[in-house]
Amino acid sequence: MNHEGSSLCFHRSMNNSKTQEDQSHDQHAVRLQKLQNLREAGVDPFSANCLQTHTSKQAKLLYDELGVEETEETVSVAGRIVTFRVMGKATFLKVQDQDGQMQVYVKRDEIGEDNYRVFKKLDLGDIIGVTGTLFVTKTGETTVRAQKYTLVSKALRPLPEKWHGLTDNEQIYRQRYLDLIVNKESRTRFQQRSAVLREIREYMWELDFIEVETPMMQSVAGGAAARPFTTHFNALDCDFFLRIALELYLKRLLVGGMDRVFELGRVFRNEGLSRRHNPEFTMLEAYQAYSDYRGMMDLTRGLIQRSAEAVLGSLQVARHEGDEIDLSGNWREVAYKELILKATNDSDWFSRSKEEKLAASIKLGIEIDPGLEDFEITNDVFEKLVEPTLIQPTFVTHIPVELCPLAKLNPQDPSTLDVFELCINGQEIAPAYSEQNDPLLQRKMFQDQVGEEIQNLDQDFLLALEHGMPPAGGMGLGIDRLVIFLTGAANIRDTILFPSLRPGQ
RNA sequence: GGGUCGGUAGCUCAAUCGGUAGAGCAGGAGCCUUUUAAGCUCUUGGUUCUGGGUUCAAGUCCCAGUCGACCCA
Repeated sequence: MNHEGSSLCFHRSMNNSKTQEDQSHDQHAVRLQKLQNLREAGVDPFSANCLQTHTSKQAKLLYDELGVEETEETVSVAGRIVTFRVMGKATFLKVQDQDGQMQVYVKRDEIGEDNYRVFKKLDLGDIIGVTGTLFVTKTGETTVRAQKYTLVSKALRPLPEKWHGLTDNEQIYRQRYLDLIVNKESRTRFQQRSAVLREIREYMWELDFIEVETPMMQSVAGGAAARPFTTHFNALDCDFFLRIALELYLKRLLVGGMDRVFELGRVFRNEGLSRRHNPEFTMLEAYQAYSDYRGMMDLTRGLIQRSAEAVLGSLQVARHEGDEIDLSGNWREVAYKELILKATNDSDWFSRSKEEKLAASIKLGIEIDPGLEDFEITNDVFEKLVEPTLIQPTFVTHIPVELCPLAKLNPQDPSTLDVFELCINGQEIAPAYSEQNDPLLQRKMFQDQVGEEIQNLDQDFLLALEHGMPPAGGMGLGIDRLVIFLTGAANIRDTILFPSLRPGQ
């Protein structure tokens, strides 16, 4: 970059601004002034002339491969200035790109006196491109010896503090870009999330599943028990809902002969926010014809093991709370009823009246809404006393028929379903079913569930089923929760780039 | 929705019992040609989240609101 003849003018105007009013405390104003000075000096602060031949990682690799003291050929790296140490007539700085950081050494005698004077006015946060040879400093750090540099984006706002980073939750979520610039753990976590998504897709593709996309806006939001978000479709002048599950459309595709399908996408549930809930979250759903819930066990285990290997290089996962989760081998399998009997320490639990269950629950130390149905009381016991203890991966099988209207009944015990709920890290992460394909029984189970609210019945789905759906295994995997435990995050919001927040200001 | 805690300089944090609101980083002016949170000298910077109230005096106490965190539903 040629900054010849610019420096005198640059210098003077900075001084002028000081005599008028001392704005040295206002970093935005200082940087706006610098921007203006650059333009007056003929320097484009948003130059499009940026060449990147190597990322920071590639440049370091190249230097190691060449094995010379200093390379003859030059590389061009680019990134945001994150440290800037001026030592008189030489400066060390680091630029950060997606792969990491690269140190740059800029010497007055190498880039010229005038260029150097302009260069010294750069700020932390500015984005530059640098071209030069590679050498290693006496402290052993691979460094670009700059022959020239180009300012490609002037930053008008200061970066957060370099040592502590950004710690204010609210700012981390609202200004995620700042968090990503200064907090390496955060950057890593989102790279890991991306790696999980990539592995899942590759795994599914290898097994001949095809990826599809189904409507996010639906006139009947079905496939789960959850309150949907409502929106209005102007052209049709009617209300639509954001989907709460992928299930009913993917099963239509089974009817259509797509025997192995999956979708990886956002679903929306109009419920509260918590450490483990964000109203929009990412689900994988997969359906495989001529399989069943047992087939889904292998699929689910394979998916999670492969994701862990890819992200952590290990099947031993460190937990936020301290101990470790072991994902290796086959996973524990245990029936829902068995877990309940153990948790309540009552072998007659399922034959007790609702009143007796309520009384027993209080003794077990859990608060239960007395308005709940019988099976809901039992499920409360499960959620509060059993689920949190299921740290190691566990397939909880044969849940009661009332809890899900979309699965096949177990032939031996028709009060239960041929399903599992995979629990890891104390939370439910993936349910899977032998999918119900009897259209008449399906209609009845839906009707029992929706009761009077007949408009919530997806008639079009039921019509599809009447054309015949192959027997199938289906599975849903909560990606956010998977990422929580693979990355050891404390909170779902740390695994979602822009979590739902109340609008600010 | 309920409870608890929090919001102080651009960022990270102090501020005793209610008595002049401070530091580090960042910023500004300088010195410094291999630094690693570079160093050294000098230095700017505050609607203490908002609005009321109590008081001679409020960052601090009280009330309301707002945003967030945690726990519970």
